[in-house]
Amino acid sequence: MSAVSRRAGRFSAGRAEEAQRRLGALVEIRELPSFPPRVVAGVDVHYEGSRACAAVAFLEYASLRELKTTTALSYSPLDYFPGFLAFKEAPAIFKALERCEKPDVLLVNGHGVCHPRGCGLATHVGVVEKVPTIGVALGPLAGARPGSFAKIERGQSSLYVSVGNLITLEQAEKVVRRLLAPESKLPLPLYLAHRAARLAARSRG
DNA sequence: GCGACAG
DNA sequence: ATCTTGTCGC
Repeated sequence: MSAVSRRAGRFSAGRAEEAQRRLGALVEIRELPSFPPRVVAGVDVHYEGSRACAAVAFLEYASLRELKTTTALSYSPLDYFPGFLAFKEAPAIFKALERCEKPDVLLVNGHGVCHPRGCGLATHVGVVEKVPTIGVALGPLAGARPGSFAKIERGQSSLYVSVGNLITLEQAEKVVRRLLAPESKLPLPLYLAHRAARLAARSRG
């Protein structure tokens, strides 16, 4: 890794793995208190150089009506390392989540418990924020625990759905299937969050 | 040296 | 993820 192109900072893989095992042990796999959920949201982060912009897009589950979007500009602290996405994206996500109410369930662009240490980005966010989360990724992660995800085949691509926190895999898959949109590989809330984060990073950067 | 593993 | 036009394939 070249010192100029990779911002590793004080990142220590050993300490990060320990944190992931600690958070992963706190995951609670259980049914949502109320199903189907009323309000769902998706969160995504867009990067412009060293700046980061997180967006949370809210939808009414029954109607798929867009409710609102919350964004937050922040600083991108770290490059991406496989297995450690949360240490790059979670800080920006936390800042955006501070600015809005919690949805009944939050979709996150990344894996949940389908992760070598049972703590992908969706789990990291769900455990820290104590909010139900679903991990949605376009590809598998090497070393992930077998049987910890549902694979949704979608023509060219596939979706890997896993529990983030406070939901069951069965409910997570139902929610994702309901939110699939023809205009995007990702479910609607993540598609909207993705677009909102990019727009906000450009207009408010 | 080759291969590769969310975003 | 991001750099970025045309191009191959259904």
